[in-house]
Amino acid sequence: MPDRPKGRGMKMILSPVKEYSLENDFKIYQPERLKKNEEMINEIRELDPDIICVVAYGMILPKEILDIPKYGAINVHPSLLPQYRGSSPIQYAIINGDRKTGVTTMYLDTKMDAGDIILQKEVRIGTDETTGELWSRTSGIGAKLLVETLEKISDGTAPRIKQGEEYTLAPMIKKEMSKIDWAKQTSLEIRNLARGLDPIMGTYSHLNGKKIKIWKTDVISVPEFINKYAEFEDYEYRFKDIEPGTIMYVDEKEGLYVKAKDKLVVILEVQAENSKRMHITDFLRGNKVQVIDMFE
RNA sequence: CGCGGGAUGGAGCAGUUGGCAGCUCGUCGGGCUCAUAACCCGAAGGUCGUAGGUUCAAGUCCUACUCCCGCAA
Repeated sequence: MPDRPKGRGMKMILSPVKEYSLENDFKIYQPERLKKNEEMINEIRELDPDIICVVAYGMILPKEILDIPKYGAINVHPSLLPQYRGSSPIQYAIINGDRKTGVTTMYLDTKMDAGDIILQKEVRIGTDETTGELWSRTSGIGAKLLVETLEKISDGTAPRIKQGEEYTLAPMIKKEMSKIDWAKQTSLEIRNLARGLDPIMGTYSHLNGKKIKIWKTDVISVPEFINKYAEFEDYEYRFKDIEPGTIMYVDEKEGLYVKAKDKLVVILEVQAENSKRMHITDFLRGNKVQVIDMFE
């Protein structure tokens, strides 16, 4: 992949792979495009590779290239294919509240993540695990699985399983997905969304006209809430009439209790505009937040 | 040269037209209490990011630099 200007100030940042390659004197090619790029394709032919491995490339390799290596071209994908084809399988697994996902090695094909499966390994998802955490776990597991796959291919014992017609997609995460809709999303959905978008973009909502990112939350049911804060006993019957997004209780130690569609969301970690992530306790020290204030 | 915000005791913030550096919380000591994270009294802790400049006087104005963050890609 070509280097691209990136980040604040649009500086050129080298990818870790490139840095490592430079340090170790590996050869690097970063063609703008591969399709119909005869020069590049010939270059690869010259190398006469036994196999081509692709990791996190994000583009589809043209057939002329896939046909070059003796044993084919393979890829590592962090999902249990044919589930979650596409660029964001980890995020979707967490956003959807899945309890398990996995890593798959597969042969490349001319369609996105549709090639034959070689090996798969299941990975359990922790109930509090974030995309960042699962990402680093699956990349370690994926690396091992890739090595195992290569060994099996070289001794001829690698399976080759066709993917069926049934599959699900995990396309790029769009900005709009990160906004919380208190009226439409359940507490659990909000919690999973926050986990699933951590650390790539986080979820956000507006409080008193300011954009607040919500990084970490928990869910508490109405009965549990009333049990914890007895003064709300009389409110139980009209809980359903309270508008979603309303702050029900401000507990500097425990968090900010906000009514969602069904239950309550407990906000535990936030990030204000131009500020960094902080625990709700820290946030509440410097920001006046009252019951009745509303997220929208 | 993409746009913008910020740096002030351990934490989060305030600081008006330049004039003794404040607030909430935490920490430490003491008191009240059967008891407490509650309440009362008291204390410690800051070269206000760095380096220069303007001024009788700079957290506050000017210049450069460092670091952090939001948006946009």
